[in-house]
Amino acid sequence: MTVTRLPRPSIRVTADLVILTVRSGELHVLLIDRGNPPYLGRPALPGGFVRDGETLEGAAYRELAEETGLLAGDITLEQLRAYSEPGRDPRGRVITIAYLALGPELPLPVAGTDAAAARWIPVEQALATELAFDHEEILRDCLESARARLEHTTAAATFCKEPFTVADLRHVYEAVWGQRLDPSNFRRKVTNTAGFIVPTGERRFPDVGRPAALYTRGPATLLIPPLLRTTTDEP
Amino acid sequence: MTVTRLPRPSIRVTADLVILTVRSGELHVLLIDRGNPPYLGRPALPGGFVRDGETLEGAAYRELAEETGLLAGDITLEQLRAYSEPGRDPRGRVITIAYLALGPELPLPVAGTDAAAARWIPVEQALATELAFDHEEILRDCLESARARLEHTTAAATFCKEPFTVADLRHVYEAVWGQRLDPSNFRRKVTNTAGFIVPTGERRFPDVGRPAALYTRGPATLLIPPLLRTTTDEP
DNA sequence: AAAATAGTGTCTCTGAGACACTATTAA
DNA sequence: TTAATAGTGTCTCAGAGACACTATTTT
Repeated sequence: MTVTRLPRPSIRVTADLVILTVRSGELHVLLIDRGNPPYLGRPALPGGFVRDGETLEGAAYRELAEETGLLAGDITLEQLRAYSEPGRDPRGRVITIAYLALGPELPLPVAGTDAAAARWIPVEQALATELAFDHEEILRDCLESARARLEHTTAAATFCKEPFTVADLRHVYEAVWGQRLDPSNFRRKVTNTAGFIVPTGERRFPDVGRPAALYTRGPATLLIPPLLRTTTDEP
Repeated sequence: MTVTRLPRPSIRVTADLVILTVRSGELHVLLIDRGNPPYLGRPALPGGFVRDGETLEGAAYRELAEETGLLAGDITLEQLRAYSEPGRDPRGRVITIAYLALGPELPLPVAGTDAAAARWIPVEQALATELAFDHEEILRDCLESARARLEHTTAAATFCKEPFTVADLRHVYEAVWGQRLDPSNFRRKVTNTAGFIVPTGERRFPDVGRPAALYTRGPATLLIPPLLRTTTDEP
């Protein structure tokens, strides 16, 4: 037997992005308005087809740069999962792999090739909107993944523009989890976790009130023991 | 503007399976010997191309049935992640989505279409072998995922043929984690976690020693609080 | 009785939650 | 001084690890 040839390829693959940030204490997601059919004009997650010779990660970072101008060094994308329902794209068979990014207050989005408009939308509002394709499901899955990630990793700090205060970091948790945290227990937790945050020695002076110590992200990536939400079940 | 047509599809997609089980106290993975080029005769993970009109999950369960005779009701497959390096398959552009399954002592594997031989291999041995494609990387990722899953879910019980004893369940943790656990603390943990295991009222009589109470899997899927390994970091 | 395995009790230490209290700034 | 925000201290409780001890079976 000689070299086996593959049957003619029949599936297209996209990498779609769920880019989350916290703005004014509220969790936002980057959405575009679709500039082409199908779902012309509908809000959707940014993303696009994987090209020949390109990895999924490569495609995801390329889309990220096109939509936001952010480069791979600025932010980390994490693969979430694949969506493969045969009817999910009316143009034909398309499988999508979703990528999750968590960022600090990001530069204003740049309208990309396929995007009539790219903008930050509060996630609650985005979930109440009719999104293109199955993007609502993708967004929900990524949200839950992001929430879980805060429990076990130091990812919350990537939401903060450096330098940041302990309260800034706490506000991230509160925005992502939609839950108030005890300031004093939160401080104890993050300051006792080696490598989570490192003090700069500087302070930030608010309009009123005691100034707060400033920190930068530390080298730790895992939170051991975890910092758990109180109320959640995920199956 | 009318309906946009997609450029000609250029990517093939496979669903590959990492099926784990515990046999004689050791973690095993199901491998096949490839019956076709490339990598003819090399051990590999079972898997195959996704067909038209089929979801990834559908393809994964179809492959599972072909290799082991197990049906969707018998075992749960969980999507892990996608592998997309352009050069990973010499036949052309192939993206693979890996699925993880945890099962009790499974029926002897059935040699499938593409498989010259399917058999259980201890994972340590499998990792020391030259596997086809990038299957070693996939196997390592799935292993770490399985280990982490035991910490936060009741998945370990799916490794046990019902009914099982507390010691049986502990042996699963010990095999998957490669780590001894204190029998008495382990018992306290699993019996105090509501819905993890439910007593049948029956007992099993070993060749020698006190008989052990028998249990079946309970309705809980999450372990709250988690049952953590002592020594592990995962980035 | 001895060997073997199952199962209980208990001590200690860590860390989370609740929350009272102190500190430092601007107005 | 007051308002506002940052930060500390402390009490209690849940749960993990260590490990001594008891229970029930076969030989």
